[in-house]
Amino acid sequence: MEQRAAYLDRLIDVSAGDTGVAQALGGHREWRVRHRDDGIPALGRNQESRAPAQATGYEAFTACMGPRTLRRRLQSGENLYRSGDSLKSFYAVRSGCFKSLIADAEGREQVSGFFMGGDVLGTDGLATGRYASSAIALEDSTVDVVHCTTVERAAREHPVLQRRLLALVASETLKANGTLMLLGSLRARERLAAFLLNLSQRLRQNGESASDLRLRMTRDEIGSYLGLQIETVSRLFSAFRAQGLIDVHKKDVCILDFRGLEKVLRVRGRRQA
Amino acid sequence: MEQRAAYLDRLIDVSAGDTGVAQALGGHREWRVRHRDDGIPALGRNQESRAPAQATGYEAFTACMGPRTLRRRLQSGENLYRSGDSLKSFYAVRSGCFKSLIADAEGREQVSGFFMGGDVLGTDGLATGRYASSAIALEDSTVDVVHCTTVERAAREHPVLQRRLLALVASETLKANGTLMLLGSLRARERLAAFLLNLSQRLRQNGESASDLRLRMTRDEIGSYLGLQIETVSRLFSAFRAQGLIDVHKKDVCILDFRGLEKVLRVRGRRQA
DNA sequence: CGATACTTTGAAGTATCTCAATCCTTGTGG
DNA sequence: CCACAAGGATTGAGATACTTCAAAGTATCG
Repeated sequence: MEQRAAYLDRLIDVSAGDTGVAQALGGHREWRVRHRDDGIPALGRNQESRAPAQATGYEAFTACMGPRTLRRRLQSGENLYRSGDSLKSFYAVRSGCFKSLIADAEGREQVSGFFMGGDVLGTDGLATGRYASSAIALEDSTVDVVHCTTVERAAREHPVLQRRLLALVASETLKANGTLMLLGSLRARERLAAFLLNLSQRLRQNGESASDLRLRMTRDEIGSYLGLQIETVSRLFSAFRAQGLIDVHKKDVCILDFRGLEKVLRVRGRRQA
Repeated sequence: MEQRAAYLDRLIDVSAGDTGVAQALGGHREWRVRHRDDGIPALGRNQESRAPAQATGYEAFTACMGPRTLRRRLQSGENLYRSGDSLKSFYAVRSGCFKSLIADAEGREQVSGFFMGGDVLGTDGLATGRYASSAIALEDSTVDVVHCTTVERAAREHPVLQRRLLALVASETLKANGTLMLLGSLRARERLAAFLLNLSQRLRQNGESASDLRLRMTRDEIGSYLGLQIETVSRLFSAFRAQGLIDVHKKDVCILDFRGLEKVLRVRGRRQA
């Protein structure tokens, strides 16, 4: 499941004329890129499917990486980092899947996100210099490790990278806000529908099937993420199957009716505002 | 309610030796500062009460501001910016109070946060170049306007500022994650208790009373933020009063029993994990 | 002073949780 | 190969926290 490696072949042309933060950050503008010839093998597909407006800033990291990028393999269940560890590196998920956990003062834990190929982990450590969440592999996984001083240096030297970095960090807020919306104003069935559609979309962006998903997380973890009990999640899976929206066998989910799932989101919102 | 102006008199000494991102970002290190003598009047108290570890990065902005900083006044209900507007500036709240609104594809809106003196608004625009949320004044308010090119330039020239900026943007994620925790694993009474305690703490950091709060937002807005109906919020206020935890008269809340409120958070969490 | 917006309280409904039992899958050791 | 344990998933039945609907109270403002 090696993916997104096409970005390794790219380096943003830092000599591009740049004047305003807003313009450059938008990603709406075409970046002038040049081929990178530093010995990094061109793994993976050469897909251009990822929409620029949706870019997570992954490129900003791969662009910083030297020819001998540190790579780390993790087994399922292994911690990539723990909440409270001091920030040393950022991690670009290369293969596999992670969950991030946050905890409150009383020790309650909650899944705050799932990270798959192309996602970047660790940026929340920038706020205080210590990671605010823990990242745990949900299956055997690989990450590219980028030391934060490397990023720091690259960002300082190349304004464009600085912007990409800021965009990346800010996009974490956006993601969190999306989840916030999920928890704050959707009911259980809407949350699960949104979750499945989101997952499907991200897999498609990674060049995988949008309809046949293999869930890497347990029902419990889905429930924690969606603010629901495990039984509720299970019941909803069954209900969706009964309605012909999906097909489920344990962790294998097949989306049969995209329109129907989207309709779950449209029909009957909790608050009418 | 002019506050936090003490920061205007400070400018981070950019010549300070800086080597690692982690160290500098933490805010745990003492910053070498020098007095700024550029004609900015020293308004407000000279309080040093804000804990360094809690710093939101407000200083990073005030430090970028030139002697003739643009200031903007807003009336209650006025939009500071709207979701979709292209990012032009960041805003440091000087006086007053704001709410931020996010909306999903179906048009459902939700309050995603409240911003008071010392908070910075607009950073979520960094992700795409357009604000992802709307900011609306809850009372007559004043903000310092910092054009993003100004910040960009300052960050590029002064590595320390760059870090502070990154820390600020990342801290938005932390805030959102906190809210996420609230919505995902706390029950209604716990959410309101957490909300009140958080508000109290922030007011204290601004040098205001920690026990006598004047809520700037309506029950509806609190409900939207906490993922609750307005009636539930109202009932909980009444319940807290009946228990002697607080005193409420409309928007005036007096916290009578901090220990009791904190106990609401400790006792009986929803999930035992 | 009436209109409007916000708040409070009650009563009934229901979505979701909680408790409990069963089932399935996988791995382990006899 | 089978028995058994352990972790996860499913399903049912009852409890309840929160919503929804409804009505009335109270500020605020032109």
